[in-house]
Parts: sequence; C-alpha cells; structure tokens
Amino acid sequence: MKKEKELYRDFLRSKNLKLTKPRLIIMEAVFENHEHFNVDDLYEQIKKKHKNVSRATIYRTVPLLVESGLIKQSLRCESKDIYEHTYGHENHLHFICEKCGKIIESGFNDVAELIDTLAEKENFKISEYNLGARGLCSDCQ
Amino acid sequence: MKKEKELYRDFLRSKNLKLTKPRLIIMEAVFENHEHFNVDDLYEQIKKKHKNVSRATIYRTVPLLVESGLIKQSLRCESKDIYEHTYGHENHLHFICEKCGKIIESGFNDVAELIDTLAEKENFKISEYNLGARGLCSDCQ
DNA sequence: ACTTTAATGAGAATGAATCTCAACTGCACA
DNA sequence: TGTGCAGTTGAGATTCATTCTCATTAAAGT
Ligand SMILES: [Mn+2]
Ligand SMILES: [Mn+2]
Ligand SMILES: [Zn+2]
Ligand SMILES: [Zn+2]
Repeated sequence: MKKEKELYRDFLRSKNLKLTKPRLIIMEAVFENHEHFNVDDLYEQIKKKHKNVSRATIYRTVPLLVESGLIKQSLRCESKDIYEHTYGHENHLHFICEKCGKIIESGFNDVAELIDTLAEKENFKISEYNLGARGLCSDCQ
Repeated sequence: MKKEKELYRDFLRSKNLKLTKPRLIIMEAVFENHEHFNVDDLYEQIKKKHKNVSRATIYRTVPLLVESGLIKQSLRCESKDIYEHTYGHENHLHFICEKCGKIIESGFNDVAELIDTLAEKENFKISEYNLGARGLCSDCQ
C-alpha cells in the first residue's frame, strides 16, 4: 500500500473516522497529479471516473486531508482556496505573477531558518509557513 | 494636508478619478486606527459618524486604496479579506495563532533580502511580499 | 448478519464580494 | 456662479464558494 494511503488510513482510524469509498477516491485523486488544485478542479477530475462523489463530500474531505498533513491550504486564486501536497513535497515559497497568474516555486530552507529565529524571539511555535510574493514573472515584465 | 491624503488625491487625479466625499470619508476612517481591518469593520466604524456611506462604496474604494499603495491586502480571517496600512508602516511578517487568532508582527528586512535573492534567480520582479506562519502563540502553547 | 454510529448525496442556505441602475455630484469651463 | 457631462453613489439584487440539513446508506466491530 502506498505510503500516503497508509498515513491517511491511520489518521482516520486515530480519529475514529471511517475509511469510506468516497474518502479513498478523493484522496487518490488528490495524489494523481502534483499541481496546486482547488475543490472544483478536484470535483471535475473525480467526476470523470466516479459519477457520484458529491461536491459536499469533497468539501468535507479536504479539511481531513489537511489535518492529516497530506496537503495544505496554500494560496487563494480567483476567490477560491487552493491546496497543494505537503506529503512528498519540499516546503517552498511562491512567486505569483500578477499578470499571467503563473506560480513559480522557489527554495525555502534559508528563509525558514531565518523565520524560525524570529519566531523564537516571540516564543511562537510554527506549525506551517506561508511564504510568497506577488509581482511579475520574467515573461510578463 | 496630511501626507496620505495628498498621495491619495494625486493618485485619484492621475487616474482621472474624482475625490468624492465618500472616498475621503473612507480614506480617513482607514487611517484613524492602525489595526488590521476588514470591510465590515470599516463599514461599522464609518457608520458611527456618517450614516450614508454604503458597503458597496467601501468595497469599491478599498481596491483604490490598495492600488494607490496606501494599504495592502494582507491576510484572510474568518473568510474575510483583511487589509492593513502600508503607508507609514514598515514591512513585516505575521505569526498567526491558530488557537486564539492573535496576530503577531515581526521583523522583515533579513527575510526580504533573502527572498530578493531567490526572486532574482527566477528573474521575478517582486511588488509585494506576503510572509507569515501559522502556529501557537506563547499564551496558547 | 446485526447494530451502532458515522458518512453520504442532493439540494437548500449562507455570506462575502460584485454588479446594476436610476439618481447624484465633482469639476472643467464659460 | 451656472451648465454640462462623465464619473460616482446608495440600495438592493446577484453571484458563487462554501457550509449546512436531513433522510438514506455504509463502515466496522461483534
Ligand atoms: Mn506550491
Ligand atoms: Mn500586519
Ligand atoms: Zn507572468
Ligand atoms: Zn494564541
């Protein structure tokens, strides 16, 4: 069994939640590709293979995936919440082009280290970084 | 005339927009305090003194204040967009407590410098940083 | 299989943000 | 100081992402 599925199953079990068919379908769909995604993307993707997984269930399941640590809420684009994998992905920061909407991912480690230092000063315990900048990509300048 | 009002007036003029009463009232309300705010906060604040500035106009004016560089869109809290001053405020990053909702502001310069280096590598021109982390504040751990 | 309890689909409801439009106002110019 | 006109406004309607409701169904332990 794939590692992410195992983690998911254990997470659900630890919360006394059931590993249902829709929950599995949704989780597998999430790991079928590696792009940023929103709930609607996911719904459309799932609908191709599984006619009867409802939007409501996806909206209910995504927060479970977040809580399990497999994905995180990342950006907001076009008034929609955007998610991305955390499991199997390095932490990174996002440069978002204000013209074409492109999202560029870039390094992270040095930045995180610096921010950790600042957090320590405030005695703040970080659970999730959220780092990025808006501007113009090389194509759009 | 206060500097921010002057900048605002010049900005409006440069875009062939009129400096109307509601626009002035809204701008002044924004600079009456120095907290993060959302449109509804602003509406309630303004309503106390000026009965007839509509929510619609506030929603229309806030993007002008953003475009003029006086404020920026900052976080999202409780499904609402949150704004904060940029004019007269140092850039900073946000530590957001997931338990009590407190927002802690912290330094910035070293982080920005590092991110500038990364942006240069991608040939990305930054116009606005968006830096923060979620976690637990010292009181909530 | 039976029982218990949680989860689901479908559609209704919510609420922040946007849009519409008739009435109004800033402002350039006379 | 008045006139004209394009840009603005308030009020309410609308949109649309997200959440909720509830009758029905399914997981999982026994
Ligand atoms: Mn990413
Ligand atoms: Mn701030
Ligand atoms: Zn671009
Ligand atoms: Zn706290």
